[in-house]
Amino acid sequence: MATPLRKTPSKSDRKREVILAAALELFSRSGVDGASLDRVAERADVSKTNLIYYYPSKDALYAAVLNNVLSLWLVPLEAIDRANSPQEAIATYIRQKITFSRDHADASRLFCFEILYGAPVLGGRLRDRLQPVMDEKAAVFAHWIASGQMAAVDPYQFLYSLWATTQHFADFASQIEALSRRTLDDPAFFEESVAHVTALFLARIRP
Amino acid sequence: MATPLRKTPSKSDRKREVILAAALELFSRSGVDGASLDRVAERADVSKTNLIYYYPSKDALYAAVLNNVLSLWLVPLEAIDRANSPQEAIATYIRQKITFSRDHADASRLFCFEILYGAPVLGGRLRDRLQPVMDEKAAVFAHWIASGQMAAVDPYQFLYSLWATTQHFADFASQIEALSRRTLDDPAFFEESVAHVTALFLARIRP
DNA sequence: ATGAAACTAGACCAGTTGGTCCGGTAATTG
DNA sequence: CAATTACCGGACCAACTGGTCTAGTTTCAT
Repeated sequence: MATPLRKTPSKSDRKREVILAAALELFSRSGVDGASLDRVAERADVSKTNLIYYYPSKDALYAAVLNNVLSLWLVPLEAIDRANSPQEAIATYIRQKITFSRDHADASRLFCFEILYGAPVLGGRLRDRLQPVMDEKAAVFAHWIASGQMAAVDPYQFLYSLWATTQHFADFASQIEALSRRTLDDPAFFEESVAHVTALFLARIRP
Repeated sequence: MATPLRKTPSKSDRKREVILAAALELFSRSGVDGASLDRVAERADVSKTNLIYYYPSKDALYAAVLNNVLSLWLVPLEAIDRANSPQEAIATYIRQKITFSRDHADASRLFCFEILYGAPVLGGRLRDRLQPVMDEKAAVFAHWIASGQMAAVDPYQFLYSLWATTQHFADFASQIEALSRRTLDDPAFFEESVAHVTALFLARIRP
Protein backbone atom coordinates (compact mmCIF):
# COMPACT_ATOMS: atom_id res chain seq x y z
CA MET A 1 0.00 0.00 0.00
CA ALA A 2 1.96 2.92 1.35
CA THR A 3 5.27 1.76 -0.02
CA PRO A 4 7.69 4.66 0.01
CA LEU A 5 8.50 5.76 -3.51
CA ARG A 6 12.13 5.27 -4.38
CA LYS A 7 14.01 5.45 -7.61
CA THR A 8 16.44 2.65 -6.85
CA PRO A 9 14.81 -0.55 -5.68
CA SER A 10 15.51 -0.99 -2.01
CA LYS A 11 17.12 -4.08 -0.64
CA SER A 12 13.79 -5.35 0.60
CA ASP A 13 12.21 -4.79 -2.81
CA ARG A 14 14.83 -6.95 -4.39
CA LYS A 15 14.28 -9.57 -1.76
CA ARG A 16 10.56 -9.51 -2.40
CA GLU A 17 11.26 -10.14 -6.05
CA VAL A 18 13.57 -13.02 -5.32
CA ILE A 19 10.90 -14.58 -3.15
CA LEU A 20 8.21 -14.04 -5.74
CA ALA A 21 10.37 -15.60 -8.42
CA ALA A 22 11.07 -18.62 -6.25
CA ALA A 23 7.39 -18.96 -5.40
CA LEU A 24 6.37 -18.71 -9.04
CA GLU A 25 8.87 -21.36 -9.96
CA LEU A 26 7.70 -23.85 -7.36
CA PHE A 27 3.99 -23.09 -7.41
CA SER A 28 3.90 -23.41 -11.18
CA ARG A 29 5.48 -26.82 -11.05
CA SER A 30 3.60 -28.45 -8.22
CA GLY A 31 0.59 -26.27 -7.58
CA VAL A 32 0.17 -24.26 -4.42
CA ASP A 33 -0.54 -27.25 -2.25
CA GLY A 34 2.29 -29.22 -3.72
CA ALA A 35 4.94 -26.65 -2.84
CA SER A 36 5.83 -25.96 0.77
CA LEU A 37 6.96 -22.66 2.21
CA ASP A 38 10.10 -24.39 3.35
CA ARG A 39 10.99 -25.20 -0.22
CA VAL A 40 10.15 -21.72 -1.44
CA ALA A 41 12.30 -20.19 1.28
CA GLU A 42 15.12 -22.55 0.46
CA ARG A 43 14.88 -21.73 -3.23
CA ALA A 44 14.84 -18.01 -2.50
CA ASP A 45 17.73 -18.47 -0.11
CA VAL A 46 15.99 -16.92 2.88
CA SER A 47 14.79 -18.39 6.13
CA LYS A 48 11.17 -19.35 6.37
CA THR A 49 10.70 -16.80 9.12
CA ASN A 50 12.08 -14.18 6.82
CA LEU A 51 9.74 -15.23 4.08
CA ILE A 52 6.80 -14.98 6.44
CA TYR A 53 8.04 -11.54 7.40
CA TYR A 54 7.57 -10.33 3.83
CA TYR A 55 4.46 -12.31 3.03
CA PRO A 56 2.47 -13.02 6.16
CA SER A 57 0.88 -16.20 4.86
CA LYS A 58 1.03 -18.66 2.03
CA ASP A 59 -2.19 -17.29 0.64
CA ALA A 60 -0.77 -13.80 0.64
CA LEU A 61 2.32 -15.00 -1.19
CA TYR A 62 0.24 -16.89 -3.70
CA ALA A 63 -1.98 -13.87 -4.29
CA ALA A 64 1.05 -11.65 -4.81
CA VAL A 65 2.53 -14.02 -7.37
CA LEU A 66 -0.77 -14.31 -9.17
CA ASN A 67 -1.28 -10.58 -9.43
CA ASN A 68 2.14 -10.28 -10.97
CA VAL A 69 1.26 -12.97 -13.44
CA LEU A 70 -2.02 -11.39 -14.38
CA SER A 71 -0.31 -8.09 -15.14
CA LEU A 72 2.16 -9.81 -17.43
CA TRP A 73 -0.62 -11.79 -19.00
CA LEU A 74 -2.57 -8.66 -19.91
CA VAL A 75 0.21 -6.85 -21.77
CA PRO A 76 -0.23 -8.36 -25.24
CA LEU A 77 -4.00 -8.05 -25.07
CA GLU A 78 -3.85 -4.38 -24.14
CA ALA A 79 -1.61 -3.77 -27.13
CA ILE A 80 -4.30 -4.69 -29.65
CA ASP A 81 -4.98 -1.47 -31.51
CA ARG A 82 -7.81 -0.64 -33.87
CA ALA A 83 -5.42 1.55 -35.84
CA ASN A 84 -3.79 -1.58 -37.24
CA SER A 85 -5.41 -3.93 -39.66
CA PRO A 86 -6.97 -6.93 -37.94
CA GLN A 87 -4.61 -9.22 -39.84
CA GLU A 88 -1.61 -7.37 -38.55
CA ALA A 89 -2.96 -6.99 -35.05
CA ILE A 90 -3.90 -10.62 -34.71
CA ALA A 91 -0.67 -11.89 -36.17
CA THR A 92 1.25 -9.72 -33.74
CA TYR A 93 -0.91 -10.82 -30.85
CA ILE A 94 -0.38 -14.48 -31.65
CA ARG A 95 3.36 -14.05 -31.88
CA GLN A 96 3.46 -12.22 -28.59
CA LYS A 97 1.34 -14.81 -26.83
CA ILE A 98 3.40 -17.71 -28.08
CA THR A 99 6.53 -15.83 -27.13
CA PHE A 100 5.02 -15.44 -23.69
CA SER A 101 4.35 -19.16 -23.60
CA ARG A 102 8.01 -19.73 -24.33
CA ASP A 103 9.56 -17.13 -22.05
CA HIS A 104 7.09 -17.24 -19.19
CA ALA A 105 5.85 -20.77 -19.30
CA ASP A 106 5.81 -20.90 -15.51
CA ALA A 107 3.55 -17.85 -15.31
CA SER A 108 1.23 -19.37 -17.85
CA ARG A 109 1.10 -22.64 -15.95
CA LEU A 110 0.41 -20.92 -12.66
CA PHE A 111 -2.41 -18.99 -14.27
CA CYS A 112 -3.77 -22.27 -15.58
CA PHE A 113 -3.55 -23.83 -12.12
CA GLU A 114 -5.49 -20.98 -10.63
CA ILE A 115 -8.26 -21.27 -13.19
CA LEU A 116 -8.40 -25.03 -12.67
CA TYR A 117 -8.81 -24.44 -8.95
CA GLY A 118 -11.86 -22.39 -9.85
CA ALA A 119 -10.10 -19.02 -9.73
CA PRO A 120 -10.53 -18.60 -5.96
CA VAL A 121 -8.04 -15.76 -5.81
CA LEU A 122 -8.19 -14.30 -9.31
CA GLY A 123 -11.93 -14.57 -9.77
CA GLY A 124 -12.63 -11.02 -8.74
CA ARG A 125 -9.63 -9.69 -10.60
CA LEU A 126 -10.81 -11.26 -13.82
CA ARG A 127 -13.92 -9.17 -13.62
CA ASP A 128 -12.17 -6.02 -12.43
CA ARG A 129 -9.11 -6.01 -14.62
CA LEU A 130 -9.56 -8.43 -17.50
CA GLN A 131 -13.21 -7.89 -18.27
CA PRO A 132 -12.89 -4.17 -19.14
CA VAL A 133 -9.92 -4.77 -21.40
CA MET A 134 -11.75 -7.61 -23.04
CA ASP A 135 -14.85 -5.55 -23.66
CA GLU A 136 -12.70 -2.82 -25.13
CA LYS A 137 -11.03 -5.23 -27.50
CA ALA A 138 -14.34 -6.79 -28.40
CA ALA A 139 -15.38 -3.33 -29.52
CA VAL A 140 -12.27 -3.12 -31.66
CA PHE A 141 -13.22 -6.39 -33.32
CA ALA A 142 -16.72 -5.09 -33.86
CA HIS A 143 -15.25 -2.04 -35.54
CA TRP A 144 -13.12 -4.14 -37.84
CA ILE A 145 -16.08 -6.29 -38.74
CA ALA A 146 -18.38 -3.35 -39.35
CA SER A 147 -15.81 -1.73 -41.63
CA GLY A 148 -15.49 -4.93 -43.63
CA GLN A 149 -11.89 -5.56 -42.66
CA MET A 150 -12.63 -8.97 -41.28
CA ALA A 151 -15.33 -11.58 -41.41
CA ALA A 152 -17.94 -11.61 -38.69
CA VAL A 153 -17.02 -13.62 -35.63
CA ASP A 154 -18.08 -13.57 -32.01
CA PRO A 155 -15.23 -11.54 -30.48
CA TYR A 156 -15.42 -13.31 -27.15
CA GLN A 157 -15.32 -16.80 -28.63
CA PHE A 158 -12.56 -15.61 -30.92
CA LEU A 159 -10.47 -14.44 -27.99
CA TYR A 160 -11.09 -17.64 -26.07
CA SER A 161 -9.79 -19.64 -29.00
CA LEU A 162 -6.78 -17.39 -29.33
CA TRP A 163 -5.94 -17.83 -25.68
CA ALA A 164 -6.51 -21.55 -25.83
CA THR A 165 -4.27 -22.22 -28.80
CA THR A 166 -1.43 -19.97 -27.75
CA GLN A 167 -1.32 -20.86 -24.06
CA HIS A 168 -1.55 -24.51 -24.95
CA PHE A 169 2.12 -24.37 -25.90
CA ALA A 170 3.05 -23.50 -22.33
CA ASP A 171 0.44 -25.38 -20.34
CA PHE A 172 0.56 -28.58 -22.38
CA ALA A 173 4.25 -28.42 -23.17
CA SER A 174 4.75 -31.79 -21.49
CA GLN A 175 2.22 -33.41 -23.76
CA ILE A 176 3.56 -31.73 -26.87
CA GLU A 177 7.05 -32.76 -25.94
CA ALA A 178 5.99 -36.34 -25.29
CA LEU A 179 4.28 -36.53 -28.67
CA SER A 180 6.36 -34.32 -30.92
CA ARG A 181 9.59 -34.34 -28.95
CA ARG A 182 9.93 -30.65 -29.64
CA THR A 183 10.01 -27.51 -27.57
CA LEU A 184 9.35 -23.85 -28.21
CA ASP A 185 13.00 -23.33 -27.39
CA ASP A 186 13.68 -24.93 -30.73
CA PRO A 187 13.44 -21.87 -33.01
CA ALA A 188 12.18 -23.95 -35.90
CA PHE A 189 9.32 -25.35 -33.87
CA PHE A 190 8.59 -21.92 -32.49
CA GLU A 191 8.22 -20.43 -35.96
CA GLU A 192 6.21 -23.40 -37.18
CA SER A 193 3.83 -22.92 -34.29
CA VAL A 194 3.43 -19.22 -34.84
CA ALA A 195 2.85 -19.82 -38.53
CA HIS A 196 0.31 -22.54 -37.90
CA VAL A 197 -1.76 -20.62 -35.37
CA THR A 198 -1.59 -17.45 -37.41
CA ALA A 199 -2.78 -19.23 -40.54
CA LEU A 200 -5.61 -20.80 -38.57
CA PHE A 201 -7.02 -17.51 -37.35
CA LEU A 202 -6.34 -15.44 -40.44
CA ALA A 203 -8.15 -17.98 -42.57
CA ARG A 204 -11.17 -17.54 -40.37
CA ILE A 205 -11.36 -13.77 -40.56
CA ARG A 206 -10.68 -13.42 -44.27
CA PRO A 207 -13.47 -11.04 -45.34
CA MET B 1 -4.76 -58.15 -13.24
CA ALA B 2 -6.40 -61.53 -12.73
CA THR B 3 -9.81 -60.15 -11.90
CA PRO B 4 -12.35 -62.93 -12.24
CA LEU B 5 -14.59 -62.33 -15.22
CA ARG B 6 -18.18 -61.75 -14.24
CA LYS B 7 -21.16 -60.58 -16.14
CA THR B 8 -22.69 -58.61 -13.32
CA PRO B 9 -20.33 -56.17 -11.66
CA SER B 10 -19.40 -57.48 -8.26
CA LYS B 11 -19.91 -55.49 -5.14
CA SER B 12 -16.24 -54.66 -4.99
CA ASP B 13 -16.26 -53.52 -8.59
CA ARG B 14 -18.99 -51.08 -7.81
CA LYS B 15 -17.13 -49.89 -4.76
CA ARG B 16 -14.03 -49.35 -6.82
CA GLU B 17 -16.03 -47.19 -9.15
CA VAL B 18 -17.52 -45.16 -6.34
CA ILE B 19 -14.04 -44.54 -5.00
CA LEU B 20 -12.69 -43.63 -8.42
CA ALA B 21 -15.55 -41.21 -8.96
CA ALA B 22 -14.96 -39.56 -5.60
CA ALA B 23 -11.25 -39.33 -6.27
CA LEU B 24 -11.81 -37.83 -9.69
CA GLU B 25 -14.14 -35.27 -8.23
CA LEU B 26 -11.76 -34.13 -5.53
CA PHE B 27 -8.48 -34.45 -7.42
CA SER B 28 -9.89 -32.47 -10.32
CA ARG B 29 -10.92 -29.63 -8.06
CA SER B 30 -7.89 -29.30 -5.83
CA GLY B 31 -5.14 -31.24 -7.51
CA VAL B 32 -3.71 -34.42 -6.07
CA ASP B 33 -1.85 -32.69 -3.28
CA GLY B 34 -4.80 -30.53 -2.42
CA ALA B 35 -7.12 -33.44 -1.79
CA SER B 36 -6.54 -35.79 1.12
CA LEU B 37 -7.35 -39.46 1.27
CA ASP B 38 -9.57 -38.73 4.24
CA ARG B 39 -11.71 -36.46 2.12
CA VAL B 40 -11.84 -38.92 -0.74
CA ALA B 41 -12.88 -41.69 1.61
CA GLU B 42 -15.50 -39.47 3.17
CA ARG B 43 -16.85 -38.50 -0.24
CA ALA B 44 -16.97 -42.12 -1.34
CA ASP B 45 -18.57 -43.05 1.95
CA VAL B 46 -15.98 -45.62 2.92
CA SER B 47 -13.42 -45.68 5.67
CA LYS B 48 -9.91 -44.65 4.82
CA THR B 49 -8.68 -48.13 5.65
CA ASN B 50 -11.17 -49.50 3.22
CA LEU B 51 -10.01 -47.12 0.55
CA ILE B 52 -6.43 -48.18 1.13
CA TYR B 53 -7.54 -51.76 0.85
CA TYR B 54 -8.68 -51.19 -2.72
CA TYR B 55 -5.95 -48.77 -3.73
CA PRO B 56 -2.80 -49.39 -1.74
CA SER B 57 -1.52 -45.84 -1.99
CA LYS B 58 -2.51 -42.39 -3.07
CA ASP B 59 -0.28 -42.68 -6.10
CA ALA B 60 -1.97 -45.92 -7.09
CA LEU B 61 -5.37 -44.30 -6.74
CA TYR B 62 -4.30 -41.29 -8.73
CA ALA B 63 -2.85 -43.50 -11.46
CA ALA B 64 -6.05 -45.52 -11.65
CA VAL B 65 -8.17 -42.41 -12.00
CA LEU B 66 -5.84 -41.03 -14.60
CA ASN B 67 -5.88 -44.17 -16.71
CA ASN B 68 -9.65 -44.09 -16.70
CA VAL B 69 -9.54 -40.50 -17.83
CA LEU B 70 -7.10 -41.19 -20.62
CA SER B 71 -9.29 -43.96 -21.99
CA LEU B 72 -12.29 -41.64 -22.06
CA TRP B 73 -10.18 -38.91 -23.56
CA LEU B 74 -9.11 -41.11 -26.47
CA VAL B 75 -12.56 -42.18 -27.62
CA PRO B 76 -13.40 -39.25 -29.92
CA LEU B 77 -9.94 -39.24 -31.44
CA GLU B 78 -10.07 -42.92 -32.25
CA ALA B 79 -13.37 -42.37 -34.02
CA ILE B 80 -11.85 -40.17 -36.70
CA ASP B 81 -12.30 -42.15 -39.89
CA ARG B 82 -10.77 -41.59 -43.30
CA ALA B 83 -13.95 -42.89 -44.88
CA ASN B 84 -15.68 -39.65 -43.96
CA SER B 85 -14.96 -36.31 -45.50
CA PRO B 86 -12.54 -34.25 -43.42
CA GLN B 87 -15.22 -31.60 -42.97
CA GLU B 88 -17.62 -34.12 -41.54
CA ALA B 89 -15.02 -35.89 -39.45
CA ILE B 90 -13.65 -32.70 -37.94
CA ALA B 91 -17.07 -31.23 -37.26
CA THR B 92 -18.04 -34.44 -35.49
CA TYR B 93 -14.80 -34.53 -33.56
CA ILE B 94 -15.25 -30.96 -32.36
CA ARG B 95 -18.78 -31.60 -31.24
CA GLN B 96 -17.70 -34.71 -29.37
CA LYS B 97 -14.82 -32.98 -27.67
CA ILE B 98 -16.92 -30.02 -26.56
CA THR B 99 -19.56 -32.44 -25.37
CA PHE B 100 -16.84 -34.16 -23.40
CA SER B 101 -15.82 -30.81 -21.95
CA ARG B 102 -19.37 -30.33 -20.80
CA ASP B 103 -20.13 -33.81 -19.50
CA HIS B 104 -16.71 -34.75 -18.16
CA ALA B 105 -15.26 -31.40 -17.19
CA ASP B 106 -13.67 -32.97 -14.13
CA ALA B 107 -11.87 -35.55 -16.22
CA SER B 108 -10.61 -32.86 -18.53
CA ARG B 109 -9.39 -30.77 -15.61
CA LEU B 110 -7.61 -33.70 -14.03
CA PHE B 111 -5.89 -34.43 -17.31
CA CYS B 112 -4.86 -30.79 -17.46
CA PHE B 113 -3.51 -30.96 -13.91
CA GLU B 114 -1.43 -33.99 -14.76
CA ILE B 115 0.08 -32.31 -17.80
CA LEU B 116 0.81 -29.18 -15.77
CA TYR B 117 2.63 -31.32 -13.23
CA GLY B 118 4.81 -32.45 -16.10
CA ALA B 119 2.92 -35.68 -16.78
CA PRO B 120 4.78 -37.70 -14.13
CA VAL B 121 2.27 -40.53 -14.27
CA LEU B 122 0.86 -40.25 -17.76
CA GLY B 123 4.10 -39.44 -19.52
CA GLY B 124 4.79 -43.00 -20.57
CA ARG B 125 1.18 -43.64 -21.42
CA LEU B 126 1.11 -40.68 -23.76
CA ARG B 127 3.80 -42.34 -25.80
CA ASP B 128 2.38 -45.84 -25.51
CA ARG B 129 -1.28 -45.18 -26.05
CA LEU B 130 -1.79 -41.70 -27.45
CA GLN B 131 1.16 -41.48 -29.79
CA PRO B 132 0.16 -44.43 -31.99
CA VAL B 133 -3.40 -43.19 -32.34
CA MET B 134 -2.11 -39.76 -33.12
CA ASP B 135 0.25 -41.02 -35.79
CA GLU B 136 -2.56 -43.02 -37.29
CA LYS B 137 -4.81 -39.98 -37.46
CA ALA B 138 -2.01 -37.87 -38.83
CA ALA B 139 -1.85 -40.36 -41.67
CA VAL B 140 -5.57 -39.91 -42.23
CA PHE B 141 -5.05 -36.16 -42.49
CA ALA B 142 -2.21 -36.74 -44.92
CA HIS B 143 -4.53 -38.87 -47.01
CA TRP B 144 -7.19 -36.18 -47.08
CA ILE B 145 -4.64 -33.58 -48.04
CA ALA B 146 -3.09 -35.70 -50.74
CA SER B 147 -6.51 -36.38 -52.24
CA GLY B 148 -7.30 -32.68 -52.31
CA GLN B 149 -10.11 -32.91 -49.81
CA MET B 150 -8.54 -30.41 -47.46
CA ALA B 151 -5.88 -27.74 -47.52
CA ALA B 152 -2.39 -28.67 -46.37
CA VAL B 153 -1.80 -28.32 -42.66
CA ASP B 154 0.62 -29.85 -40.21
CA PRO B 155 -1.55 -32.62 -38.74
CA TYR B 156 0.14 -32.50 -35.35
CA GLN B 157 -0.20 -28.76 -34.97
CA PHE B 158 -3.74 -29.07 -36.21
CA LEU B 159 -4.59 -31.60 -33.55
CA TYR B 160 -2.92 -29.55 -30.83
CA SER B 161 -5.10 -26.61 -31.77
CA LEU B 162 -8.19 -28.76 -31.81
CA TRP B 163 -7.43 -30.07 -28.36
CA ALA B 164 -6.61 -26.63 -27.05
CA THR B 165 -9.76 -24.94 -28.24
CA THR B 166 -12.15 -27.69 -27.24
CA GLN B 167 -10.66 -28.54 -23.86
CA HIS B 168 -10.48 -24.86 -23.04
CA PHE B 169 -14.21 -24.94 -22.39
CA ALA B 170 -13.68 -27.37 -19.53
CA ASP B 171 -10.31 -26.33 -18.17
CA PHE B 172 -10.92 -22.59 -18.32
CA ALA B 173 -14.61 -22.76 -17.53
CA SER B 174 -14.06 -20.55 -14.49
CA GLN B 175 -12.52 -17.86 -16.62
CA ILE B 176 -15.17 -18.09 -19.30
CA GLU B 177 -17.85 -17.95 -16.68
CA ALA B 178 -16.27 -14.93 -15.02
CA LEU B 179 -16.06 -13.11 -18.32
CA SER B 180 -19.09 -14.29 -20.26
CA ARG B 181 -21.22 -15.44 -17.37
CA ARG B 182 -22.17 -18.45 -19.42
CA THR B 183 -21.72 -22.19 -19.12
CA LEU B 184 -21.74 -25.10 -21.52
CA ASP B 185 -24.80 -26.28 -19.63
CA ASP B 186 -26.60 -23.45 -21.32
CA PRO B 187 -27.62 -25.13 -24.60
CA ALA B 188 -27.42 -21.88 -26.52
CA PHE B 189 -23.85 -21.25 -25.41
CA PHE B 190 -22.99 -24.85 -26.12
CA GLU B 191 -24.20 -24.60 -29.70
CA GLU B 192 -22.56 -21.22 -30.20
CA SER B 193 -19.29 -22.69 -29.05
CA VAL B 194 -19.52 -25.71 -31.29
CA ALA B 195 -20.42 -23.48 -34.22
CA HIS B 196 -17.57 -21.09 -33.52
CA VAL B 197 -14.87 -23.70 -33.19
CA THR B 198 -16.17 -25.65 -36.17
CA ALA B 199 -16.17 -22.56 -38.36
CA LEU B 200 -12.64 -21.76 -37.23
CA PHE B 201 -11.20 -25.09 -38.28
CA LEU B 202 -13.27 -25.64 -41.40
CA ALA B 203 -12.22 -22.24 -42.72
CA ARG B 204 -8.62 -23.31 -42.35
CA ILE B 205 -8.90 -26.56 -44.25
CA ARG B 206 -11.05 -25.30 -47.10
CA PRO B 207 -9.20 -26.67 -50.17
C1' DA C 1 -20.28 -76.82 8.74
C1' DT C 2 -15.70 -75.05 8.03
C1' DG C 3 -11.63 -73.14 6.52
C1' DA C 4 -9.73 -69.81 3.65
C1' DA C 5 -9.99 -65.63 1.51
C1' DA C 6 -12.07 -61.34 0.95
C1' DC C 7 -13.34 -57.43 3.27
C1' DT C 8 -13.89 -53.78 7.04
C1' DA C 9 -13.14 -50.43 11.10
C1' DG C 10 -10.65 -47.94 14.76
C1' DA C 11 -6.57 -46.81 17.04
C1' DC C 12 -2.38 -45.33 16.06
C1' DC C 13 2.16 -43.34 14.07
C1' DA C 14 5.98 -40.74 12.08
C1' DG C 15 6.71 -37.05 8.92
C1' DT C 16 5.42 -32.69 7.08
C1' DT C 17 2.83 -28.59 6.99
C1' DG C 18 1.76 -23.49 7.77
C1' DG C 19 2.58 -20.50 11.17
C1' DT C 20 4.02 -18.48 16.04
C1' DC C 21 7.20 -16.93 19.63
C1' DC C 22 11.14 -15.15 21.37
C1' DG C 23 15.23 -13.07 21.28
C1' DG C 24 18.16 -10.49 18.90
C1' DT C 25 20.59 -7.14 15.23
C1' DA C 26 20.82 -3.38 11.67
C1' DA C 27 19.10 0.81 10.07
C1' DT C 28 16.50 5.34 10.68
C1' DT C 29 14.95 9.01 12.88
C1' DG C 30 14.13 12.33 16.77
C1' DC D 1 22.80 9.81 21.47
C1' DA D 2 18.54 7.37 22.25
C1' DA D 3 14.88 4.99 20.72
C1' DT D 4 11.92 3.44 17.53
C1' DT D 5 11.34 0.74 13.67
C1' DA D 6 12.56 -2.58 10.21
C1' DC D 7 14.53 -6.81 9.73
C1' DC D 8 16.16 -11.57 10.75
C1' DG D 9 16.97 -16.64 12.56
C1' DG D 10 16.14 -20.87 15.40
C1' DA D 11 13.27 -23.35 18.32
C1' DC D 12 8.95 -24.68 18.61
C1' DC D 13 3.90 -26.22 17.92
C1' DA D 14 -0.65 -27.93 16.74
C1' DA D 15 -2.92 -29.79 12.81
C1' DC D 16 -2.98 -32.74 9.23
C1' DT D 17 -0.94 -36.09 6.03
C1' DG D 18 -0.35 -40.84 3.96
C1' DG D 19 -0.09 -45.09 5.65
C1' DT D 20 0.27 -49.26 9.20
C1' DC D 21 -1.31 -52.54 12.62
C1' DT D 22 -4.55 -55.16 14.90
C1' DA D 23 -8.53 -57.39 15.37
C1' DG D 24 -12.23 -58.64 13.81
C1' DT D 25 -16.54 -59.85 10.35
C1' DT D 26 -18.51 -61.41 6.04
C1' DT D 27 -18.53 -64.42 1.91
C1' DC D 28 -18.21 -68.53 -0.34
C1' DA D 29 -16.46 -72.91 -2.26
C1' DT D 30 -16.00 -77.48 -0.52
